[in-house]
Amino acid sequence: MARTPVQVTEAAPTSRGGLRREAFLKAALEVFLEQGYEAASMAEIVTRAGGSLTTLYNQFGDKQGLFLAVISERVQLLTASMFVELSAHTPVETGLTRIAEQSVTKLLEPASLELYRLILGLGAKFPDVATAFQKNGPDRVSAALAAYLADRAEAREIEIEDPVEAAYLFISLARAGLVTRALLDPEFRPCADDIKASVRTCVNLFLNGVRPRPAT
Amino acid sequence: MARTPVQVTEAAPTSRGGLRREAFLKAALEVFLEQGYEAASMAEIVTRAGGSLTTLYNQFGDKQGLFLAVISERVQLLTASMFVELSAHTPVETGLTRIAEQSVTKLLEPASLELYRLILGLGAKFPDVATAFQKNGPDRVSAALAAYLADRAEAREIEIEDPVEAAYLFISLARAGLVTRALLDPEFRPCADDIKASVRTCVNLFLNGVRPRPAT
DNA sequence: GGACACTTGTAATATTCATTACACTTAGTT
DNA sequence: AACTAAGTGTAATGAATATTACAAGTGTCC
Repeated sequence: MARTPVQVTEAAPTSRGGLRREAFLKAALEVFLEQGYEAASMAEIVTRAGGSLTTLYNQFGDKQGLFLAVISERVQLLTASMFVELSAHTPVETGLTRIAEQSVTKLLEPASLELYRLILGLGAKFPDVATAFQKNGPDRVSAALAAYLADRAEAREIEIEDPVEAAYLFISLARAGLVTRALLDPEFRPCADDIKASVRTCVNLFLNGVRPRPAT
Repeated sequence: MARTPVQVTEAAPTSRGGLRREAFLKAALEVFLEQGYEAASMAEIVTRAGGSLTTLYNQFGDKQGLFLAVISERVQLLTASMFVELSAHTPVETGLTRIAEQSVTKLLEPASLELYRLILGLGAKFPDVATAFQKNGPDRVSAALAAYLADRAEAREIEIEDPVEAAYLFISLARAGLVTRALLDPEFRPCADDIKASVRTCVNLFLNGVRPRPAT
């Protein structure tokens, strides 16, 4: 009956069921990311995880249940890791750079990127997964950045009308370049320095624009 | 033997085979967009298109052949429609607004958006499709914009170091906000005015940044 | 009008896969 | 040690589905 013990802190499980469950989730993630939802086979997952098909069904109900369990767990981890705390007094270049590097770096890790691809591709079939990602990831990062930008505007470091909109734009700008390209071009694997360079350009553009300004 | 007559201009075909082929492509597009590649069924496509399974196989070989035929045709159309010619003397606000509105509007049409979703989702399985999209769509738009920006820089309307990078950033910025949100949130269907507003914000940000500037 | 190529409808074929049944073994608890 | 709940391995079951075969129809061109 898939008795999932309520376990608030997802510590390393050591019970038999817990171990099995972990192995299943790990193998399922692999297979779903490699082959996509439809093409993934339950038998293949069991082959990689060890254990038996029966147990797999007992623990997760059916294929969709397994998929949702795997994906929501990973979305949780990914969105949490994209987040970064910004203390209000951090200078604006530093804050923007930090938040952009963190979120872009995480999203570009191969496992994250393929997860993101899966979420995007199945947005029509599993809208809840897509929405959960949006709410817990991008939206939370955006909200934190908005608060920070509002503070920086108070300090006269920047001039913006709508901090929420500005935050969303900056995040989009930072993410769009590398991540979109990586999704479309399998050869494109930016390294840490590429990310730093891209973020620097974005921060600079966001702050200064391209219009000539008189020397200060 | 799938005798595809070489027909440079894809005018309305009137031959028997041509008509059948058109109906197949139309139905296949529908089904692939609705259900995805794996879940789409050849039988369902024939049911919608009329005609017979045998003819479908004669014309396209197999499922993958049909898929590639449909998708590359639509990618062609979509990427062509995203493009916009910019004459060099157009003022920079106008040029940026025009190119962004065109490409974002096209990409947000439901059929285009689902096509884009399909391309992204299958990027790992059909990398050539993804690459073709990138090369014929975003890259070409980017290149045209880069040339235009270089010209505007000559005219001292803007100051940029690398027109290609600047163009890519602007396009990413313009596209990312609405398109990414639309991919993740099925409820989110921006109207023409939303697009105009978003583009205006992007153009403004791209040109001016958020840093305070002394009154001119 | 007749030949020929293409098309049609239907029914195999053969494979894959989710899901379940069953008989048996094992781990953890008292 | 015995009991119980869960796990294992294997093999049904049943449904989809891609793909092919075949017999007969139909439009087109001479």
